[in-house]
Amino acid sequence: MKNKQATEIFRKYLKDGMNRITPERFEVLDAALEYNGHFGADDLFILMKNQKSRVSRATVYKTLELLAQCELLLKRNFGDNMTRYESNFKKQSHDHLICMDCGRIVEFTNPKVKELPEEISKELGFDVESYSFNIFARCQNTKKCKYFKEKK
Amino acid sequence: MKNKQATEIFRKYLKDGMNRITPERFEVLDAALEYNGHFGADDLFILMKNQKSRVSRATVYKTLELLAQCELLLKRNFGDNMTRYESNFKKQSHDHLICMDCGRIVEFTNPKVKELPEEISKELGFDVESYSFNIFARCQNTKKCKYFKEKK
DNA sequence: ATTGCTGCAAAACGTTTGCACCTAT
DNA sequence: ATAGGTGCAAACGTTTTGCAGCAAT
Repeated sequence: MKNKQATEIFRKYLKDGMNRITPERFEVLDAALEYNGHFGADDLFILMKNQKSRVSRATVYKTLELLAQCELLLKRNFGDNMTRYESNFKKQSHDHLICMDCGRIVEFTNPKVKELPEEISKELGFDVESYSFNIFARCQNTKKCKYFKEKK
Repeated sequence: MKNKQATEIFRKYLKDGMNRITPERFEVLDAALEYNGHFGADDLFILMKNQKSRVSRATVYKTLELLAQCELLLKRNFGDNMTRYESNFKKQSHDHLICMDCGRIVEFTNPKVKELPEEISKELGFDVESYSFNIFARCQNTKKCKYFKEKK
């Protein structure tokens, strides 16, 4: 187990929800926390497979869902119709700017953004659950950008 | 043609981009503008099919993309891995609150939200292209809500 | 005449499901 | 012993693509 504290949180979450404690689940937890940045469920499955893990695709998908439910991971959607996850363990909350020229995902925090979901939901008579705020933008020096990719 | 002004905008956009002017494309435009609310490409295809249109699924998908490019429609993503569209013709810009209990999509406008993408992008050294701001919330009187659906 | 657009069906893609077997409780 | 989790492959829903024929330029 790579991360004792996260492992403990997950174990407690599983126990409280009458879910079973299995080695596969902790294998997924470890791989997910180790992953640097945002990843799709399949990305993680492939990575684990390459590292000779024998955990199945179905288990990876289901476990990531559990990890998002207990907030060790966050679920993200960047408008390309696939679910991405990122570690939420000991991380401050943030939003994303997605560069449409080079594909970079830049994280930022802005105090004004954080207040708004609560404020607006209250106004409309709802209880906030979560929100997503994505900015789609372009880097000015397109050709110089190290991530620059020619559009197809 | 149901909407002369939108038709003209689309015609001009097609011409300027060396795209051909075809009846199918205007059929999709009409159906899309007539659609009340947010719809998936397939929703529109099925609707048109039921109304005895003979436009193909492929054409619907491709035309909606064109209509989003010329900003007669807006592309939306509400975190369920499917692209939705809505009319942007003569509509003020707005954001969305998605109710996780009943599925309603509530539109709202907030002046503070509108300034932020520009402001934040500039700070990070990018040019804004667009943004998406979705609030996921719950209606308080779940059982009473007319849209209430038991979770599966 | 050319080239882009169309309809159709097939493929692609990320994701979920059904099932027989296995394992944590 | 039991119910819940697992791996596998097949199914799913949305979207894209390849291609032969068609129609706008």
